[in-house]
Amino acid sequence: MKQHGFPKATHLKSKKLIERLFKEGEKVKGYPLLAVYTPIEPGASTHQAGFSVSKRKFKHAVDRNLLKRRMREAYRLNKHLLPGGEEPKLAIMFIYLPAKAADFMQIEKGMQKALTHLAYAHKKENT
RNA sequence: UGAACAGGUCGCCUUAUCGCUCUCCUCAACUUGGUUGGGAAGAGAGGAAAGUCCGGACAACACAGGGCGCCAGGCUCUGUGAAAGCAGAGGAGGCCCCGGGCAAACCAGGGUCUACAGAAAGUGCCACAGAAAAUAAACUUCCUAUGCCGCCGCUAAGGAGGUAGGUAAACCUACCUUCGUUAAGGCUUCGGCAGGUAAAGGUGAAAAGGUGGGGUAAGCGCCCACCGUUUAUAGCGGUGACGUUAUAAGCAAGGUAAACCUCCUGGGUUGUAAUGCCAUGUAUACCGGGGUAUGAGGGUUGCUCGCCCGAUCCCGGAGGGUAGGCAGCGUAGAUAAAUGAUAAGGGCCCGCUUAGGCGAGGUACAGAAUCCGGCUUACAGACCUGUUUUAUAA
Repeated sequence: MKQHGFPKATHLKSKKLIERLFKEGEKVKGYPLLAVYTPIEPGASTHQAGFSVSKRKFKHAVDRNLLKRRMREAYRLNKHLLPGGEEPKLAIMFIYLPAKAADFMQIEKGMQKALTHLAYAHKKENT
């Protein structure tokens, strides 16, 4: 398996799961991002990730697409920070917070921070 | 060569690394079809993909009929197109410039613009300024013919003409001539009231035709001439919009229909969140209330009448379940939505600079969501064509 791949199966797509995520998910901050996560029901084979940018803060579709692409790229290159192994897999939604577009460096930094925090919190919960 | 305007075309590129979506081929694992993973090849945002404003394709539901509503279009001819629309040539009108004219809602020429049916069916609105913003009326000014009152005078007052002066005119003053009138009544001056007038009021985008003359107490298209203009009828020219001439009746109906509206023409309704299929789960159960073959309820284009079907239906409480996939859907094609990220280099533009060069400089507007054809709007920069114009060089 490719180390940095991001195939379709690891996209967060189920409407039901997303609804549940926003309802009971835990929050971890890594400015300029906010990660909301929750364990998936047992049986899932991978983590699932989704990305969101507010339509109110960015009016044009072009800007939203750019930020989502940058977030996705940052997740793809840094997802090895997440816990692997046998623990239950996670559904994570990354939300872009500020009203101004950030460059890739800032977003990657925030992503690393969020993933590290997330892994630590997740480990603690399980032990 | 520069600038402005109009029309058209294009609207960043290369390499490396790591990735994404689809098609197809291949290998491996599990295997009934197939699923998962690795690898190779190919394809992968726009001129506007946008706004969702029109027209169609496609789909579903309809398709006895009447009425109301809703939407779109609105000068003529020709070409093009499935239509919407677009293009060319014209007609009419608005605005601007220049000339003619004392002037005008005047005439001739040029440029430019027009969602260009109707403002003479009705309603609404028209800031500021202005007396007044549209039926008119009031105010200021003008008049005192007509009616009334008061006052003055009759040695008249006053009107008309002449002369002189201020001052050329208007106007005023003085003088001369002439007209004019005498008390139960008459005349006249001044003032007031009633009355007449919309002509004058310079503001405004717009003020109810213009000029000259007659007429009038003063005025008014009240009357006349010329000019302009509206409607109707007829003739002539033009495929036509329309133009032009004559006659008759007029001189108002200022703007706004991209306010409602009226007229004409066209349009079944709803839009891919349509719609069809598969899978999954179900409760025609329970409690309370109500309606019902004297027709509940449903269907019928947005509403209504009408028409058709027709025995269960509606409201509240408590509770149960689904919300997944495929087709629709495309040699881009998803469904929390691919077409990217990073690094290096190069174009182009900008700024600085001695030529070389330098720079944390700029590189727009903006991302498919069923598909086509239009319209509108946004846009750094580059190129081409045409017109106008200025300067420089040869």
